[in-house]
Amino acid sequence: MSEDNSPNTEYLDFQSTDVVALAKSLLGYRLCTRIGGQLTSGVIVETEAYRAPEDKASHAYGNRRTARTEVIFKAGGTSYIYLCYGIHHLFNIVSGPPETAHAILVRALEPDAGLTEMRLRRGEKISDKQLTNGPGKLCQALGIDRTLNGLSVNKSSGNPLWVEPYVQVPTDEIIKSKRVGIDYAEEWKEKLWRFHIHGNPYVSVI
DNA sequence: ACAATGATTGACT
DNA sequence: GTCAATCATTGTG
Repeated sequence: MSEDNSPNTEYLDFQSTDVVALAKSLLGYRLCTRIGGQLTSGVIVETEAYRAPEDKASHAYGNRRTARTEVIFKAGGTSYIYLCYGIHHLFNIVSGPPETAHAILVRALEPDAGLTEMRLRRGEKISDKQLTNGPGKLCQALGIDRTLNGLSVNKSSGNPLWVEPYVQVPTDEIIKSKRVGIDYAEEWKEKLWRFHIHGNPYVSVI
């Protein structure tokens, strides 16, 4: 993060029903894991909002309940982690009150702590930028997989994965754009529900 | 039981 | 720019 950003101490209310505003607010928060005693963390620089039941891009479109989507209906602040393309884990934070199937996909981080551990997981020769500049990459770097699905991301829960306030991102540095990789979502693919920090080198795609 | 597919990535032309 | 990897999940029979 740029050094002129001021600290942030405000915990987000993931029970809020405005998942789009939450996705925007989540920029500048820090995502952390402690696995095998090793702390790894990164600052969230890119997010997307998914708002079932009406959002055709959401796995829970039409309030579809399956074994996979069930955690999306849990209370805001629960982790939703799934496997994409048979290879990559993707990390989301469930939002809204119970039975409201909203979620925020975390798409990119700026590496913060545990870069050495991240390289053990991602590869020794991976550059800082390539460590966490994508939703699958950041999960690999932080050791996030399905064993962490359905957990509270509140720091006080004591879970091995959590989100905490870190820096404030000025509103005028936040870019909104169309979500990535949802060509099947018809009119919903036009929604400007992706948010990233302007000029941040760790964003997945510009 | 089976076939299609995906909120991606890395390798390659 | 193109394309294959690789498998849990899903819908269908």
